[in-house]
Amino acid sequence: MIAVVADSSGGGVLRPLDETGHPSGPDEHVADLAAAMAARDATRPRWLWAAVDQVYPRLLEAGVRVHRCHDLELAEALLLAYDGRYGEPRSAAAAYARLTGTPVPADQAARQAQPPGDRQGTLFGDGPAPIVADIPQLDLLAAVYRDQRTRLAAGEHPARMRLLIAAESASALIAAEMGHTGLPWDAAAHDEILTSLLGEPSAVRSRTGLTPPRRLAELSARIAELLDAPGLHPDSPAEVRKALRRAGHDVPNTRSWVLKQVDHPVIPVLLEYKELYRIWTAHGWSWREQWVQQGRFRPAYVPAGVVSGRWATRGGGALQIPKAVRGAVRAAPGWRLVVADAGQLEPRILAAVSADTRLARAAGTGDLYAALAADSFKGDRAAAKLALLGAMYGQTGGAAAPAIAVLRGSYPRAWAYVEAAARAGETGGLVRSWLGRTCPPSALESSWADEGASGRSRGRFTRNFVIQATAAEWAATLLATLRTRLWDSAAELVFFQHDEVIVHCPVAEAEQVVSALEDAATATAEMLFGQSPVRFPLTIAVTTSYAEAK
DNA sequence: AGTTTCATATGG
DNA sequence: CTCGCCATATGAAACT
Repeated sequence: MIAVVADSSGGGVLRPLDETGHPSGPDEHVADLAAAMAARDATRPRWLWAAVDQVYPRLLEAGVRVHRCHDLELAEALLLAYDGRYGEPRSAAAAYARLTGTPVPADQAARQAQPPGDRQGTLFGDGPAPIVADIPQLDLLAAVYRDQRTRLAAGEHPARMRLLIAAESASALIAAEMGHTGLPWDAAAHDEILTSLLGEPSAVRSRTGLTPPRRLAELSARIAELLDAPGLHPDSPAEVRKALRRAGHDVPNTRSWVLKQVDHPVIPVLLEYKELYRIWTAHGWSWREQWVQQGRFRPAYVPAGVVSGRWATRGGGALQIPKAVRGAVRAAPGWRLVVADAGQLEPRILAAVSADTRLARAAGTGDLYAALAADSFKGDRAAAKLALLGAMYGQTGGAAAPAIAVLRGSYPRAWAYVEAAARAGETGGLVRSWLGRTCPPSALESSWADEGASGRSRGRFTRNFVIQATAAEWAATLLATLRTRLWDSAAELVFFQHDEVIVHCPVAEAEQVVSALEDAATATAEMLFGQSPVRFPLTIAVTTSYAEAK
């Protein structure tokens, strides 16, 4: 392990540490930190630093990648949460301050307040010093690391927490790399899609912005005509609702599924308008102008940005790319997109963590829902799926209720697992994922009057947390494993969305990438769950366009 | 005029 | 009495 701090002129100091966090050699001052790190990374040390998002983007710009790291800040967040101290400052400096009983420096409190992903550049180059100024920075990093090591060992499953921290740190490297690399985005293909859906873009700029393309304008006029409401704005729910009421249809809101139940000639037109309007505003020409440069879409990924440990993104709506525009994601000439999707991930996770023998047997097949249906639902696959989703989300009523009752009777251990998580939440307790991510405590803001309702809502949250958070760490481990296996190839990880990953690679490497994915999935299941009968099959497509996957 | 909330869409 | 999880992003509407 090598602890690293940078100075403001591109150099820095390296300090070799043994695995316990004590110096194993002299400090080394280097003038070109990126080059020095690149050279030393050949032996695959674990780099110890305050936070990936402070340091790594600058290294990537210098063309340097590293194999492994320990991100003190992400680890601190996990360890604090584990002790039920979710909201406390998690920077390395704050951790050091807690450790030594000194106050957290003001600039660190400020960093804490910044949204993640918006605070790079404080370790290299300008900006405030990232860590306490009056003690040598490497001492601080090492001290916090040693403390984290002790706290980690005190937990119930140290090996699992160690894996979680490693996977989380790797996720942070990957997120930075992915943001740097970008998702191949073909502007011409995007144009073709938009034009075929929306018609020619309007060249006219009104005071309020761009006027709608031809097809939207036509639909808008047609809607106004059918509702006998000249000048109506179809994107204003209030106006639409008023016009429908005049036409004899009183709807509570204008959501698609509500409108679908109304019998009026304007409805299909309105629904089409809503769909196209959405694409125009969220992923149309203006969006591309803002987010796509040199043929790549570069959103900012925020690993563990969601309480469950899923990634979030800041800007560009990267995790909500509509299916209709995915044809714009195209491989470079001579390259392919390898699109892999972990099907039925969450129910498989439930089978693995609960060790419900019967559910695990179903999860040992390629189609868990079908196996479940054959086993207990008289062949009704849809009912089996509803039952599992209902159980994982805490649904109690509705059409799924009978199916949930069947699940409860036939798969008692799986049922008990999510029920225990729900009870813990309802009674104010904390729950943990398989590897040890702990849910945040409840906000404690509810009044006595809605205590019951908020308790049940809290129960649904914790019930789902144990599954969703474990699924997220499965995916993070897969990603980290895959990255290692692809290290020496030209392949680039270009997209990740909860249970789906896209690799961009030369045609000649596609087969190797497919194998790497399959190996990584197998290894991941083994690392998390050991010898479990549960399988985690990937659906893998080698294509030139994201739209062709699925 | 700027900021916050609401309504509605997208994704898993 | 009600009752399905986690998100981001847009424009309209409401608010300061």
